Amino acid sequence: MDGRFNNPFLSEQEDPRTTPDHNSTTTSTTVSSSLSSSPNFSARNIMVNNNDSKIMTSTLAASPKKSRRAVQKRVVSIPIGEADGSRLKGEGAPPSDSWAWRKYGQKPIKGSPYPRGYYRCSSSKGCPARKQVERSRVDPTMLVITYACEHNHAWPASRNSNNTAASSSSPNTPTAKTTTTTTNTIDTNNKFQPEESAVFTNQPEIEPDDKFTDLGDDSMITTDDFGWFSDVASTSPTILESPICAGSNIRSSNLESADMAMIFPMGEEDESLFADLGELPECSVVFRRGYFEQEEERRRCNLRAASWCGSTG
DNA sequence: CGTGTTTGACCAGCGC
DNA sequence: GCGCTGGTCAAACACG
Repeated sequence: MDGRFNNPFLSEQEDPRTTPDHNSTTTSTTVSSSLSSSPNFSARNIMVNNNDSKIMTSTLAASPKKSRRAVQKRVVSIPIGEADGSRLKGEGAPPSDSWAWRKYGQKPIKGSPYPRGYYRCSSSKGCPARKQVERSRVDPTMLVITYACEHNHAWPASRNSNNTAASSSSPNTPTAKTTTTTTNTIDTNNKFQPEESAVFTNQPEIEPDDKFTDLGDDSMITTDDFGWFSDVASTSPTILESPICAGSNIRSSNLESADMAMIFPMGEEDESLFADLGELPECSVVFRRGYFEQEEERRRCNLRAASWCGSTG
């Protein structure tokens, strides 16, 4: 499948086993900004090409008991902003979300040179929300975040975003300390959530049975249809950064993207995550093969972004 | 002291 | 039926 290089960031919600990234089959529907106007996009596999990062929703409908694979998953590919060198946290900080995630496991994945981190929502004890974070095997510069299950609680405003969500949503104010997912998730939520949501709002009603059939959790089956998007949206800072890094998808919103980058000087989390997820140079080499060009471009963009940030603050 | 991360072990599902 | 791999749990450790 040569398409892999066409859609290097594609994320297969399916098991790596089933769909070895080697094939990188893009079974998902790529939806660009036009998504909002796309009346017919696959509800099963929603891939929002947010400039660079892809947010893909997939529903592996199956018996809830059948398999874990059958669990609905939302796969999000996010560029990591190769501008490393600053593994600030270097810890196991997952990409900033509006939620507080607690890592409960990490495992090397067959076929993937990078380990996969398992995170669980720590904002609420009973929250079934989970997410798996791993570096894309196709493109090490991309982070593949797989969201599973929805949060059954309101935003943990304080946890990560000191300013943000706090102001926007009723803070549950978890007594927990604000450590883990730190950061500038900030305006992200305020700014993009609605935006992104809007995008989906425009989407035709997704057949419930098609998408949330096996969810089992009523919590997910509700207006929260895209509640998961909040997660995604929260990660948007990174996503937003993507265009800048990718440059390839930058269209007319070049400035906008750049602007976003300024607003969200992210990348840190990603990088920290990076640190969290070990990396095997081996694969890097292999993967980069096809990406060399893009990478260069990204780097250039990174520099640009850096300049932007630098000039502004 | 509380929370989060790390790591190894165990369990379950899937493919052969 | 067996083996493999992914996913989760639990204990220990580290940090704030």
